[in-house]
This record gives sequence, structure tokens and C-alpha cells, in this order.
Amino acid sequence: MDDIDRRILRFLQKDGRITNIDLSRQIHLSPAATLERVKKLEQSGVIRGYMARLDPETVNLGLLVFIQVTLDRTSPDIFEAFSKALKTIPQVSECYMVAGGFDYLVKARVKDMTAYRNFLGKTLTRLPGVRQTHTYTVMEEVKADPELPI
Amino acid sequence: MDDIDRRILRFLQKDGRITNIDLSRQIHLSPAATLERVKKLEQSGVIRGYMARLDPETVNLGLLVFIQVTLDRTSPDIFEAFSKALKTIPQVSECYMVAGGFDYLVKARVKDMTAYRNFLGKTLTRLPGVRQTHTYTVMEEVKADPELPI
DNA sequence: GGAGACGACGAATTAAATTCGGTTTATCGA
DNA sequence: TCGATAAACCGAATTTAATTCGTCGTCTCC
Repeated sequence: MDDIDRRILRFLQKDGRITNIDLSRQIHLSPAATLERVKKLEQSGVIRGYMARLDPETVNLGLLVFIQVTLDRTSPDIFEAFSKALKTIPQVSECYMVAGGFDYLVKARVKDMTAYRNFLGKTLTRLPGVRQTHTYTVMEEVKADPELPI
Repeated sequence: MDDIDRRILRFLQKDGRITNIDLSRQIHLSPAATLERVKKLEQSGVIRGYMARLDPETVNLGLLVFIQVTLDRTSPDIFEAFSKALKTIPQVSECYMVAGGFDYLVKARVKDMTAYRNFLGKTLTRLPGVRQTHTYTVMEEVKADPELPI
């Protein structure tokens, strides 16, 4: 992984559908050599994949919330049960086990507050082991940039 | 926006570099008609763009942290000043103003705990208006799926 | 029932991805 | 320092995909 690779990654993060020819021009390499590097980055796992980024508003997911979740510590496999159940919930975009005060931090997207009340009561608090939740409603997205700083 | 569009969005979220021909086969439409729909989704802003998803570990960003930030409420434009300063920090991938207990929730990626200590002391706590921070270190990624549930 | 608009289709054209043989460049040991 | 080896790069040829365009069918609204 050298500077040219990092430059490739920067461009591919900014525009995942840049043509190989345009990319090769940007990094001052032939199309063949550029393609070879990109394939290697894909096969080595540095590039996990490509995706379209959608506007949440236009697909009826205008409300973003973070939920702190604390579990009952009654059983050692309660974490396992909670994790497994959570993975299948479509509204949950991210979930992390964290150190420092509570157990899990959950990021979820729903249509509106009504949908969230429903989600919280009918789905989240009914997951195995959930003792307590605390909701943080996002009022403003100050920054939401999925690109990694290479 | 009909079912065909939603189907297109699902495939493009899963693989942003799927060829138009393959996509057209998946949705049972001609390549020309498929391309026309994708272009419309792009121009209308439903599709914001395309990106390569990278593996944070392999690019030396193995530590993920969330930081709760509380600001001094001394001046009305302190929020503005904080927001503006924060946007330019590369380690910060996301930042939200939230309701419920504190002011901002910041998501940041760094190499390791040493880098984080440095980031916290030298950068984050020196931003305008920062009164208090609380760090949550991510121990495990239970789910991290950037696809929206269409 | 008819006019207009929209969406879809298929063929033709343009452009890009991919392959391959040969050449240069970098690395490493003698 | 020199030579051997491997890795990376290049340009041309080929395969494949994107894009354009003329036409047809279908839906909507008079």
C-alpha cells in the first residue's frame, strides 16, 4: 500500500463509479496498471465493496435516533442473544458494544416520531435482556461523511 | 417512485458498481429503460452518489469512538462556532446535535488509543465552547450496515 | 374515442473494461 | 557494483458495457 494506492482509494471513496480511464488520468498511470491496482485492493479486502448512497428523507427515513441500551447482567449469554436478535432489525443501521456507562449504542432510522415510538415499544424494548434504554433524537446533522480520512 | 425504483435502489445499495445490463436483468427491464430510471434517481437526488467502502483496519483506523460533547451556553453563536470548526476535522466521521442530556454526539475514527488521547486533548477539547466530553470506546461492532431499508 | 405524454423496447453507435505480450523499473543477493 | 528475478507498467487489440435514437405500446384526460 503506497501513495498511489491511497490516492486511488481517495478517488474511489469520493466517486465509486468513476471510470477506470478517468481514474487512471487522475493518478497519472495507464488504465491497465490502474485496473490492476484496484483489483488488488478489492481482493485484499481494503475495498469492501461499492454502494449507492441514498437520501434518507426521500425514502421516508427522515428521523435519526441514537439509543443507549443497558442489558440485564443475569446471564452470560444475554449479550449473545441481544446481538443476534438486533442484527435482523432493518431500522437498526448500526449497533456497537461500548465501554463507559452503558452496554450498547444503537443507531436507527425511522420515518417520524410516531414510527419511533412504535419501534421502541414494539421492537427494541422487547429484545432479549433489555433492561433500560435512553433515546437521543438527532435534531441536526452537523457532519455525516462516510469517507475515511486516507 | 414505484416498486421498480425501490428494487433498483436495493441493488445499487448492495453493489454500486453493478453494470446496467446486470441490473436490468435483475429488475426485468431493458437496459435502456433501466438506465433512464437510474439517471432520474440520480438527478432527483434520491441517489446522492456512489462510494467505495473501505476496511478501517487496513487503513490504520482501527479504533472507533463516540464522544458526547456539552457546550458552554454563554453565547448564542457558540453552537455555530463549534459546528463550523468540527466539520473540518478529518477524524470526525459524523457529528449530530441531539436532544436529551447533552449537546452533540461525535463519531470519530483513529489508529489506536494513543492517537485518541492525542486527538481528544489536542483537538476536540480545544474546539470553541467545549465544556465537557464523555468518551465511549467501541469494543465490538455488532452491526454496521450503511444500507437503508427500502 | 382520440390526442398527448410517458415509458419501454431494440438496434446502432460510442465508450469503457479487460486481456496480453513485451518492456521498464525496482529489489536483493552475490 | 553487478546481474538475476520479480513486480509493475505500458500500448494495442479485443470484449463488453453505456448511451443514443427512432419507434411502438399504454395510460390518462379530455
